[in-house]
Amino acid sequence: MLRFAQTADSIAATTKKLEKIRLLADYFRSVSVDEAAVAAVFFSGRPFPMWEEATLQVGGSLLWRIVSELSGRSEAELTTAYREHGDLGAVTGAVLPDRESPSHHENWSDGRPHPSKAGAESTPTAIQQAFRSIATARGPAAKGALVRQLLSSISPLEAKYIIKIMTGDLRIGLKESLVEEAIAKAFGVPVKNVQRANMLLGDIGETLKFAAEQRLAAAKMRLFHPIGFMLASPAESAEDALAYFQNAWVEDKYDGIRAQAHCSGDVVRFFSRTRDEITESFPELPHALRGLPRDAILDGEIMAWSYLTEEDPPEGLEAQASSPVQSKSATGRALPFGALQQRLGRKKVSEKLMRDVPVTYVAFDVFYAGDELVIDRPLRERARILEQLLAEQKPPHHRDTEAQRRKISSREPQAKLDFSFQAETSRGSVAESRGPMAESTLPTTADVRRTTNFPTTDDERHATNLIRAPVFQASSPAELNALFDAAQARGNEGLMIKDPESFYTPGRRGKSWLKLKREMATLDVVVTAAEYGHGKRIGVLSDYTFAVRDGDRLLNIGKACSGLTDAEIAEMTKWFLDHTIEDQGFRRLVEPKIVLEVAFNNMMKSDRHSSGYALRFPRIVRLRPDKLPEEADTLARAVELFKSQGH
DNA sequence: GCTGATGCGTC
DNA sequence: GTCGGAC
DNA sequence: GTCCGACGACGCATCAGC
Repeated sequence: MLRFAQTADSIAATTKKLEKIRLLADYFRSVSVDEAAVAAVFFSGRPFPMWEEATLQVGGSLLWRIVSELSGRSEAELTTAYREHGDLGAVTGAVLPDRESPSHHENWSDGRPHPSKAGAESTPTAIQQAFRSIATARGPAAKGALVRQLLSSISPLEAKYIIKIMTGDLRIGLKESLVEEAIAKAFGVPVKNVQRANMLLGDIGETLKFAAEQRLAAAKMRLFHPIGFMLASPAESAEDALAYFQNAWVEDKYDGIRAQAHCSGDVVRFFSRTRDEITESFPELPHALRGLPRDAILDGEIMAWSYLTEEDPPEGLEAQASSPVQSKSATGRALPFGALQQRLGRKKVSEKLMRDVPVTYVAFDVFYAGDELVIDRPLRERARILEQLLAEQKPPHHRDTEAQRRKISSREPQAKLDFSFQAETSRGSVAESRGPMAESTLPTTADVRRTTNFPTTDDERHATNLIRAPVFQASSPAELNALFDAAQARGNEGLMIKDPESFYTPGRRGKSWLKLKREMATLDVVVTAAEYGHGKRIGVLSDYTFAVRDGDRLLNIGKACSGLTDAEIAEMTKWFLDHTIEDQGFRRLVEPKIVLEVAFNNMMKSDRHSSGYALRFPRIVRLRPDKLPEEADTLARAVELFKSQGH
């Protein structure tokens, strides 16, 4: 592990990517393949491979206590050290006693030799074994004991990086994509092949082994081993979006959670963006994808979904469903993200919760069908494959009632839900202007499946958990803007704009998928407190709590740290240090004189701030030195904005 | 059994 | 999710 | 164009302490 730590230190010392890659490649070549494989996982900033569900459940708080104990330093000394380094790992390296001579406990309690004696035992594999015990142990007390044992057996330099791995962040300017490059360099194989193997295996350590043995081509994707999601880049405007490709396929941008559905016959499992299995939290979803004609992996979004109309809102959801329904004939619409949040991370899902926060899976892509990985087929073709899969889905599972089966199979694939009016608009104004694509290749509202009738029984409700995301076309900004308005009116976030000729690129953010959002009005706010940052932002006050006016009081409404340049942050730091009202250590209450303009995507009710509201994705647009705090926006205006977001 | 602190994963 | 900075 | 680091709010699960 010492060599690992030394390599990491060298990598941190340069900002040049090629140099980082060279250093890492040298390291990989200098240790055994097994050690290099584990180290590759560590270098990507994780204690375990991506696909493993294990988590340490050891965070900064517990680690801080342990480091404090082991080092024998006072709270004040540690704080000072943290102020200097900005990273608990670095603090540990600086503060832990260097145990050149082995301490009194030379053996583990079970009699095995103490690693500090053996030296060789402090390898990445051994450390990972220790991580596994920590992950398995129950409760902070037990975990803490194991961490203490681990840290007291190694050098400070090793401890530095072990802490960094435990906190999930190496902060050495290198992540998995550079590890891929280093593997390629170390074993003389093309980066492309490494990337592809890693994409398929979802395990950078395994990938390294495959590369070392020159058999990257043998890497195969397996069902129920999730792979990375294709990500979208932001577009500034409709005009900007169409600069990338003229003929755009357009979907609503759904404010739910991204999910990969792995399907094989009656076995269906859902995985999240971090590749964790989330099926457990959504027990009503798997059935909707059972009985596909072939094994398949779909890409889509799990949404909180109201099957009800405006006049008949579901119990308990009045507060959540901030957006009134536009079309009275609608039988379903997206619910705000806040509703879905109540189901995130749930291990037990009650019947009541399923009724209060119904969910649906909105499928919009497929990248595995039959035995074939179809990521290298254009979206246009994948769409057709998706249609086919869904069209040939076998009748619902045997556990469904006979009556229900008849009902579903006889149902007209008409779309009475909210998408219908969108479809009409877009048929008229958008689809007419489509390019070379034949209409038959474009998914239509007929693909909105099983969402037609208002579900009355639980069984019926279960039959409505799948929607094929409607797709439209646009080739002018005006068309895009019209679609955008319609999407927003439906309670969706904005638009996804996709190049129909593009391949599916797992785990990568390209320009063939674009996301278009529209910003809410900004708020002018007054900074009331400032905090020190972490990592490279230690030493500057980079994090600002800000408030709106309410009479002559100031009520906090959020915190923001992004948006200012380094130079501006430095300038602000100076000012805040000179205008501190109360120094609370890491945080300072400051004179409420600085006005900022902040942007955000959304407003929420909140207990966290005194105003009773909070901002979603707040960021600083600019400093407003031209404004006095008395000219900042009021709580009344904030409340107005909150109400207006419902449309 | 309740509450607050902590860790984690979602956006 | 958001953003600025470095390559 | 791509990668990286430094950060926001929220809700759930778990555990320690009452």
